[in-house]
Amino acid sequence: MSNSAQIRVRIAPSPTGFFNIATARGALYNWLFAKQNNGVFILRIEDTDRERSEQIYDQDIIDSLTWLGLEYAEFYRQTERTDIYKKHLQTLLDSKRAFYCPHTHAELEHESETQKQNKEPLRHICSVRDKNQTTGIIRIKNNETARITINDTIRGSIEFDPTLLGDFSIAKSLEEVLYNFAVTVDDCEMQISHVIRGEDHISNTPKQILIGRALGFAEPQWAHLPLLLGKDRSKLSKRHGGLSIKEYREQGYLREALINFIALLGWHPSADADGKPEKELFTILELLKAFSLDKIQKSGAIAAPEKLDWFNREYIKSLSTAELTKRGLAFITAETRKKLTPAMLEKCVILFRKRITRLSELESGIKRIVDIPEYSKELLLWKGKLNYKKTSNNIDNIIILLSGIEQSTFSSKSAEVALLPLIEKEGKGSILWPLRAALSGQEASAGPFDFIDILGKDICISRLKKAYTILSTG
RNA sequence: GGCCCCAUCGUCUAAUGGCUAGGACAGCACGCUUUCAAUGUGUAAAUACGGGUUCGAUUCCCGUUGGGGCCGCCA
Repeated sequence: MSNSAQIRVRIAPSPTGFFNIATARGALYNWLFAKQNNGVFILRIEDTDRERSEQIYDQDIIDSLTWLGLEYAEFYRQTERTDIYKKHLQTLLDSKRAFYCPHTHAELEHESETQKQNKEPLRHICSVRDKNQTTGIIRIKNNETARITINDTIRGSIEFDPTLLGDFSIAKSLEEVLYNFAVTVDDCEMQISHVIRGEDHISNTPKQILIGRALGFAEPQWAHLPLLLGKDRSKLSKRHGGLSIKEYREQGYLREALINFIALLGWHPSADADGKPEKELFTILELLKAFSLDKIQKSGAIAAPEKLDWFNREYIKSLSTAELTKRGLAFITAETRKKLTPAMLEKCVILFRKRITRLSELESGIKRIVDIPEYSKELLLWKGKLNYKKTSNNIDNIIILLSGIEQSTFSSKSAEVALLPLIEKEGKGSILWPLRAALSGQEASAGPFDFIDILGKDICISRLKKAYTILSTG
């Protein structure tokens, strides 16, 4: 493969908010495309707007990408490239393809007000574009009249009338370039072969093509992804809240689940020719095999959290006990951790593997096992059918039977064996309900044998005795 | 307002002219069951509308409607 044919793609987030799933999806698609083609995936932080850019967001981009496992081969920050932009800006100024526009905010505002009233396109065709001004912002002298055609991998060709753009701005000064200019220069300098980005940039593309032409750059291949939408179907943004990778991570969503979820938001492989049920679960390796740009959707997709929850449950269930423990530990407080032996922790992890949606639920789940709340004696009655005396008798019998088990062999298995005759005599509900209620102190909980397994003989007996007391006093 | 993009169940989507429009999630019902969960089975649910083209349109064309994006000295 010759050097010029190398696939080079990038994501270009701006550090003005936490890295969200829309950007993450763009990163995933770019990363997959690069990997598949032996190409290079680049991270370029677009921080030209110094007012709104913040250090924590800059760091969050890096952290999120790393956590997701989407490693990048090259890294750039636009504020560190001022000299490069300056050089190209000077070229345009020298060749009179750009000029200084001295018009004030107020003048520009008035102009667009008038255009709005006259139902004209909003644009600024500068009256002094040929007057060699030396102050103001820098604009492209847009003389293009022929329609601009964007060749888009996902959408086919899209046409624009360049005269509608007017003399659009490209820099506030020689040192402060604006988005469209910085993007165009960078994409060329970094030899980006494919620009794969959100659909919200379609309208920017003719501007970038015009800047590129003025500079004599080669045009990259365009591919505009459908937008990720909030519940209200508008473009995902901060006001939709809670959709940053950071937050998902903190809630205990697995990277595997997140990757799988976002991959399927706007992309889907063809139906299986064998008529097998369609596949929904994809590891990143499987995505690498199946992904292709031409199966990308054209319409926007709502990122519904229910599906993500399902993916997360699936991936949690698929994790080994050791791995789940390792990842889960970060979500368990030191205080709760202190109440658990390693063996108890492992049993809890096994129990909750099938019961939690997010890792963060581990803490409250374990607490409901190791801590027992205050409860009233009615709780111990199975569906209210049994009377207190009978229930009390049953609990007493349970205590006797469980006490008879050797400490060393005490387990759900041995307990089950020991209780079997009693269960057969009294009925499952009459024994298991009060047993479970006594061990959990809760209306709804995991099964009694789960408690027995995790808590061990001493705690179980003491909880049962307490239940007995509650029944006979209260 | 101008320009541009888009349109299959509630949501993500499959089917690119041809079987009763398929799957997944969510929902509902039932089974299992001491509760909760897990699980099994079943069920409801969509081609926005109107014209064409065609023997035949979810699929192709036109229009309407609807949704979205951009129009910044933000990215």
